[in-house]
Order: sequence, then structure tokens, then C-alpha cells
Amino acid sequence: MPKFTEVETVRRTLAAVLPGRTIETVHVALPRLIKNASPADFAAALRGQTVTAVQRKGKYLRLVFDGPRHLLIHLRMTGSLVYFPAAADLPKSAHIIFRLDKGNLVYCDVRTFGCLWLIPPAGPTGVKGYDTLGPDANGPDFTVDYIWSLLKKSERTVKAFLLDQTVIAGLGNIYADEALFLAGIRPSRRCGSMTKKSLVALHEAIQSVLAEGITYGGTTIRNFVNGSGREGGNRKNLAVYGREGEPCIKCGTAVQYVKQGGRGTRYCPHCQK
DNA sequence: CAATCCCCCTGGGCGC
DNA sequence: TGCGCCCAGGGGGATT
Repeated sequence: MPKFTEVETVRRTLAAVLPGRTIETVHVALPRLIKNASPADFAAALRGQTVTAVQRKGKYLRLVFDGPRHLLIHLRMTGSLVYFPAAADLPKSAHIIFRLDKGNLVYCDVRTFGCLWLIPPAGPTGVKGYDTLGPDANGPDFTVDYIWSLLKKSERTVKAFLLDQTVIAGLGNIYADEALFLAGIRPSRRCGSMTKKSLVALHEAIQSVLAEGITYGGTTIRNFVNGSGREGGNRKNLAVYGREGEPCIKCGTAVQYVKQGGRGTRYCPHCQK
């Protein structure tokens, strides 16, 4: 599922219902999802904890409690975190169940790549990917000048650069392709060949695709559901992702598919230079 | 430092 | 209808 629009959609949904709720018990059906504690320690640390906030940084969700541990979650490809206000049949992929004073919070994950960690409320967490995150793609520190300073030093492709979470936190494969299309930049272009002008266009395109993705509630490709279990509605807005072989919406040229850095990459060979 | 490959897994889609 | 293959939004690690 994720890129951060999906994670942000989940965050917003949960932030509306979780604060004030208290965890009564935790059931761990798939222990390997918890990366830095045994199931027993994990359950014991969270029992009796009251949620005070639901935060996001990059593609990580953070449940803030009134106690000495926070819960950090990465949904990876197919994870979801869903609040059930009343008793309900749980999906087969419900791997971790937090029984609350009112309702249940359920971590579901078909491919089971997701990760959960207990972390301290402040300071380094020991979770490498989290501690090294760059500025959020929709945050105030993600500026043209910031990107320019890194871009000049890099010899990588622009797409690899965009997906590097230490550079920009939150951008995923779909939105990287979409932003590059919108800015007219070929994914295989070298960072060093970028002009300030094309960077400004790219910066704007990133903000734009992310804002739109959030507005439409995330992009449902296969397994994405938001914190209420509803699917996102953004798929129809995608210009290149999932449209390989179909005509470019600007010029009609067939959208190309290539593997770049192991990731499926789509672009218009006419519009993107 | 950058690129590639492989891994973690399940299930949908498609060709035969 | 069934089987086997290929594919997938993420990211970490080993290797070249």
C-alpha cells in the first residue's frame, strides 16, 4: 500500500478516533512482525496505555501514549491499521489485535512485510530507517534549495534520488513516477544534468501529486484500505502508473515500462526528457 | 558511492 | 476449471 499519502490517510482517520482510547489487551498472532520485543514484552509494555496522538513521519506511523514507550509502525507493501468501533469479523490477515476500552485496533497485512517497534518517546529510536529520514515531502523543510544542494552532489538517477528516504521522506514508487511525468523529467536522467528550472518544476510536481493523493484518500492499487477499512479513490487520477502501453494523456505516445533499480518505472518517452 | 540482485511473503491476473 | 508463472506500492543487506 504505502507511500505517505496512504499513511497520512490512515493517520488522519485514526487521529479522529484513537486519542483517549486505552489498550486493555494485545494479541499477537504473528510475532515476527514485532522487530524489537518479544510478544509478551510488547503486550506488557502497551497494556493500560492511553493514546494521546497519532503521528506520521515519512511512511512511518507513530502512536503516542502517555507512558514511556511509543509504538512505531511501517506498513510496508500491504499493511493496514484499522479501527473497529464495534465487534466485527476480522480479516484473515489480522495479525495483531489491540483490544481497547472501546473497540479494537487491528493490524492487518497480507504479505506480512510490515514492521512494529516499541520506541522511546524522544531521541534516537534505534530504528535505522526512521532515524535517518530526510524532511517530509510535504513539510516546510522540503525546499528547492535543500534539494538543489543534494542534487548537485549526486551522480544517481533522478528516480533513485526521489525514492531515497534519507533525501525525501514519504515519496514512493507511484508518486515518484507521477511527479516525474508532471515535471516532464525522464526517470533515468542523472541528477547532475538537472537544471534549477527543472528542479523547480519537479518540486512543484511532488507537492501537487501528494496533495492530490491525500485529497482523494490514498491510491488503491490492490490492498490499500484506510484506518476505517475503506478503499482510497485516487487510482483514476494516475497519468502513467499502471498505464504502460496506453496513450500518454498529453501527447498520445504509448507509456513506456522499464525496470529501473529493480522498481517498475513508467514514463512518456515523448514528454519526459 | 552507485547499481544490481536477492530476500522477506501472499495473492491477483494472465496465458496455456 | 486448473496450473504455473509473473507481477506488486517498501526497504534492508550483500555483492560487484
